[in-house]
Amino acid sequence: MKNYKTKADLFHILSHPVRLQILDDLRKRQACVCHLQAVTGRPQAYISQQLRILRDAELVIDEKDGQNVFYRLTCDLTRELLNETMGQASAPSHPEGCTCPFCTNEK
Amino acid sequence: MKNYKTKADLFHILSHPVRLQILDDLRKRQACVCHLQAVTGRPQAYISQQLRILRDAELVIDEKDGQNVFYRLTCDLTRELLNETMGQASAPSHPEGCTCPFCTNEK
DNA sequence: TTATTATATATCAATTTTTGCATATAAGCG
DNA sequence: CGCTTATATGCAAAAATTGATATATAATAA
Repeated sequence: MKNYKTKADLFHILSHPVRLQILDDLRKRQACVCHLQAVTGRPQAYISQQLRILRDAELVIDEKDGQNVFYRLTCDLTRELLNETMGQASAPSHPEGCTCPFCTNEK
Repeated sequence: MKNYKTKADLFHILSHPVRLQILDDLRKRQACVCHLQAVTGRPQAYISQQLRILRDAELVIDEKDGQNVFYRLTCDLTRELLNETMGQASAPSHPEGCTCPFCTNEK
């Protein structure tokens, strides 16, 4: 059945620890790549690749602002699935080593 | 983070069309292997393989009854995730070619 | 202004690991 | 024995991961 394939594809996107961590962070607030890099402790290229997958699946949307690119969640379904499995979102994070506007201004 | 891995693993189990179809059917009512075989149109060995994965992940539980083995959903989380993504469950199915008690008695 | 350097992000290529699915076979029950 | 279910094995296809490199914007020096 075609429908199961579509749903399975969605779950497949979610079936990855780092993507899940990225989405978990994004549901708190939009974030740039370097922020997500600091949050996850993964190399930049790796994050960009995961973001591409999320972007292609239309789970996130990107917006350029100066030299940063900010990502945020696209739809509510993702948010609800995260709530269902991981509970409510916590407060925005300020990881060590992130130089994004949010992290520098709020510290 | 260990936690994301655990959640990702759950999503991973769900990220497969046939497993999803099996779970979708099981949320209507418990079912034996031959029933799921008829519902999905897949060979028996294949269904057994997928059921094993679902069993190992503790998403379903099996109970032997004569020469049949009936499977049902273990937990509510699965049910809720299915509701979230695919809507409410429909009425139990009676696929062509299934000779299980439910299908023969109710037809 | 132009040239240069730094920073942020994206893409490409190569390799290893995992998955999907079929076939064959075994085991348990009536 | 016949029927239902489970397991083992093999292999092609797909995905994960890593490293190298490309692009774009901003900052700074000449």
